[in-house]
Amino acid sequence: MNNDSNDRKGKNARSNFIRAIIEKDLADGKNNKNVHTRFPPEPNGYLHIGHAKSICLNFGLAKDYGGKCNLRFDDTNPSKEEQEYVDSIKEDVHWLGYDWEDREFYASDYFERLYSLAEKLVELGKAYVCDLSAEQIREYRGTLKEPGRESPYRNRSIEENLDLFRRMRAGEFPDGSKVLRAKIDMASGNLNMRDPVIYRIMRKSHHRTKDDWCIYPMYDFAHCVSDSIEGITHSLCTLEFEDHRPLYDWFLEQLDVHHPQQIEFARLNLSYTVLSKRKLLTLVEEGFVQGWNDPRMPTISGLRKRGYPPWSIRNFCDRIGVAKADSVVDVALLEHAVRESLNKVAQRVMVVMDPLKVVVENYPKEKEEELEAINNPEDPEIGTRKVPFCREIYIERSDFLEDPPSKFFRLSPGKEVRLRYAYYITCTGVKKDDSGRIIEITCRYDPESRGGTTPDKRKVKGTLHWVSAKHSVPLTAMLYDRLFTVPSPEKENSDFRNFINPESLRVNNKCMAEPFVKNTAPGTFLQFERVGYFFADPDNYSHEKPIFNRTVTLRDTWARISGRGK
RNA sequence: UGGGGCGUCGCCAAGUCGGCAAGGCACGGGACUUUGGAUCCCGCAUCGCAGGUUCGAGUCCUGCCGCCCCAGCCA
Repeated sequence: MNNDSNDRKGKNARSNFIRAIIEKDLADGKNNKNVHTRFPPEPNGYLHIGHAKSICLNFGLAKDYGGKCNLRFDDTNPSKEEQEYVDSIKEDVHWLGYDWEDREFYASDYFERLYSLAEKLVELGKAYVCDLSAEQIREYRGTLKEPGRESPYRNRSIEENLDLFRRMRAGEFPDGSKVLRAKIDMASGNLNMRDPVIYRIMRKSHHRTKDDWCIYPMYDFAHCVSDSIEGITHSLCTLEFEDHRPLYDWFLEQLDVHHPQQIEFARLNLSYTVLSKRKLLTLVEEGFVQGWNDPRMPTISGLRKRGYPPWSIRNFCDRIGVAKADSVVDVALLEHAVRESLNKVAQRVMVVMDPLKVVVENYPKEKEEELEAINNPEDPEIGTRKVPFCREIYIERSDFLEDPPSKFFRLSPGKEVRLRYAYYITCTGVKKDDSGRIIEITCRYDPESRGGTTPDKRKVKGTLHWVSAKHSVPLTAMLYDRLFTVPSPEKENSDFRNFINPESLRVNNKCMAEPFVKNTAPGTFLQFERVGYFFADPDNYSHEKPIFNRTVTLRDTWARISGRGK
């Protein structure tokens, strides 16, 4: 399924400060009136909803302004990066609906170029080889409030630096024994400008360049140069890189090459979830979830398995906006986005989650009939289906109350309700077991009400979903809920693990569904009427053992009203 | 007086040259309804604080207050 119908149009996109900058640049004729962005993940983990914000922003901006967006892996640290992550990232970006065409790049593609530009820096007298140890560099760097001291190696001659740097590349020195540093200003208030390291010696096989290199460039140097090489015009990144912008600009200025504009925006935070790679890893490694793609995870793969279609995530990213203020988006907005995105396209089906048998006394014992049901009231185009009805059916246990509160307009003794697409029934009796638990109820139906309306046009308040006992098919529903019990698990003063919702997953294998569900293929979005949106698990679903993941419940006004009494 | 940012409704977020506070989510009310779903109406802020400039300031100036980021040979 690839429905884009309820995507917002680019031209209606909300305005934000980045669009304002781009529009001004376009008006000024800057960059030859081109817009070229990039999404630059480090292949050291799985993508999550926060990355989706960046992906939608970068690819969305390129699309809206007739430009291009590259996919570039920032793979400059082989000790953390792996091919597995490259593969999952590509899959996720594609799945989200974006295409980088032939522009799949890697910072490692530029290692040779990066190296020669580093030599150029040395030749310019703007970089030097430093023999200080990591600890010493830290000491020399000074503190937030005190300036640093210059390295004793800072004034080596250009010739010596060049020779040393070449020998670093040649593998003449052990790991960590030397680094190449930019020569800027050890007294800068910005620590990033205190002679930052730009190359380190690291004998580590790289997932793409294998053992070609024993020195690797640092982010600050590699990123701006990569942007420059690719002709990026607007380099978008998150707020924590604001301090790095002077360095970004410094390198490109010294090198005298194409100079993209770095623009920072606030990263996404979502209530009731965590988005830091480290915490997400903890959840996986300590078994709180079953993997990176567990439907409770805010990862792209988790959301996909949960049943969030790609357009629902784009929809969400459109709604949250882009700004510079730190903020926490209410997860209710994500839930709203997926409901809205699924409402118009999800096939409706009746599934009883907690079956309660109903015997329709006056319905002939052997009779069966098929009633017509609408597949989606929001879209008549997709037609109708037949639903079997007979004397014994199941309704939702929660739809019957022996002693109902005033506003309860579902079934209770003596009350009449409508069985969706079927008949009106009135409750005539209740059977209980020895413990007092209701095991069956009896009703009478009105033959005149076939299909759900009567000649006398009388109103019934409640409409219940139901399934024919004889024809129903069992299925398992994975009832997922928020992973955390508090809005900001990361801001609590005790460990975030203490706030994991013990009921974030409940497995319900007592569900009974109408026969139509047998036609479902893995990866299908359905709405279980009056219950929620469900997704046929793409990995574990089979016709023998149908498993559905609850994506999100329907809005439940009754729960709100009845909950108020508590 | 380290440096860099941010502060508009419960949560996000628009607010061009200062001219008289968009929208969404959430929430409350109502209409409609064979999903107490959807849809549709209605309601819901004086802009961190204090001064100043001005006929007029969220938008300009001054001074406070609060929050976030930075001391990886991570990105």
